[in-house]
Amino acid sequence: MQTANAALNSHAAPSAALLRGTPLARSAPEASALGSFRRLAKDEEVFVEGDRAAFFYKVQSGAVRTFKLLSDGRRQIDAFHLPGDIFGIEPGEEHRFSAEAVGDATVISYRRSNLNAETKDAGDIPNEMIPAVLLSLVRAQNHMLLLGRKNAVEKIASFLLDLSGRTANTDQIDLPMSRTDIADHLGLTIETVSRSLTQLERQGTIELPAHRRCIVLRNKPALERLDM
Amino acid sequence: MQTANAALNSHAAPSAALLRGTPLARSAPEASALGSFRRLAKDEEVFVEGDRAAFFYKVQSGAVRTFKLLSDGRRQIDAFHLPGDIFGIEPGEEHRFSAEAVGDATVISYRRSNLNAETKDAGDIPNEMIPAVLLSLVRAQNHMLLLGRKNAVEKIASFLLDLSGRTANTDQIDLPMSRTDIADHLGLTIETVSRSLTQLERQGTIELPAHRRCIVLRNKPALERLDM
DNA sequence: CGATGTTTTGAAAGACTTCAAGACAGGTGG
DNA sequence: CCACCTGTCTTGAAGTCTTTCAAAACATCG
Repeated sequence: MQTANAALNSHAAPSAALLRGTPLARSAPEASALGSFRRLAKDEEVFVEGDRAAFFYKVQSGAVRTFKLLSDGRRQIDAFHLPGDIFGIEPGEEHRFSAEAVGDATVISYRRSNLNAETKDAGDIPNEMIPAVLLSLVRAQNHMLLLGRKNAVEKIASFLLDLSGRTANTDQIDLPMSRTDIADHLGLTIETVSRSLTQLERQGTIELPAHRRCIVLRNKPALERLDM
Repeated sequence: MQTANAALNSHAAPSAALLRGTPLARSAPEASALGSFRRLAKDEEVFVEGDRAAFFYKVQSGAVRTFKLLSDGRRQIDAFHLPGDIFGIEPGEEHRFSAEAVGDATVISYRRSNLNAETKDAGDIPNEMIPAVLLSLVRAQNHMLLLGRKNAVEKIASFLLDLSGRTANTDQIDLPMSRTDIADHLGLTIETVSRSLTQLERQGTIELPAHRRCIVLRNKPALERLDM
């Protein structure tokens, strides 16, 4: 079970500017000064549910998925973390998720205990990390609505819009993750993801080029109507 | 749209002890010193999505539901808040949920701006409120697994165990909420909730007395096996 | 004891999943 | 440069679970 953290050799405190900005602003990747790099191969573990939460992380390149498993292997990916995103902050001593690289990725790890002790509060979460926690919460709350009350096509539409807003300036999305990952994020099966994408393509809302990891948004208003 | 907040006349700062304790500890209801009371009738609104988040709240008696709606009326109840629970804390200026009393209830409202200014951090969330935010996050994350990957009976089992852990010392649960509320919390329909309860009763895992708002847990280990 | 709102149950329909096969892209080696 | 291999993605058909529509049962309360 213990794996990932052993590979870390971080000993520096993170920059105070780590999480500056508006509550929901993502700090830019280049703003991360101190902390140790870690290069991850596709599907490599960063930490496993139950590990001691000695570090938290910021994605520098690639993408990371955090997820929980049921005993029979069913998986729920609570979030994909893109460059600039922070993940692995825990209220308690242990990680309550597992984290893996979606594709090849690099992350910066920060030793939790190295943060200024006096900035710590009752929750044992330093002030600088609170915006990241709040962002997680907002996303989790929106995602509950998606998981509980949207149908397959609506889930896909919301997902594409979210990803588009977080990554692309254009209407072209380069998916870092597989259909299986998308399915486990949206509470669907891989086949339903595929069929929903096909359906959106047939009605001209999106375009699915030959390269399967790419999706072009052809009719954003139509997607937005599905997202309300 | 604007409604609830107008009825408030709070002007006192909340106790510093408002949120003392371990990160996930719920502060006891009686620990809430300052802040103004508000008595709520069944289904009465506390605030509506989009309202200015001038206050946050602590439940003193009864229960409160917070929820989001899709444009066609589909509802996702993200959480039920029981005595001692805090709700309505927002990262931004607006409430991102609506809140209503499940049955008759009383809450204490705290004016957000009255908190010590110097304790505020980048996220505009005072330190004292962080444990409540963290608790919300943990619950939201667990709930995503439930919504995305559990079947109806498993959802009900998890829900009953959660409620049992939060309210009862006995194996008897007095539900504050209707089947409709449960359905909208678990991403099911009222009929499926009812059928799942019946199924659990038939296999002897729970008991459903004539008083429909009461459920007796007859076989907690069986429920826990469904919850893994 | 009847009126009302809630909950349960039944039957049919629908959405999504499962199982299975086929299509395709990208990489490897000839 | 092409054939083949491999992993991923798509599509089809059948099955399952949940929803929808409808009605009956039940508790609560005046």
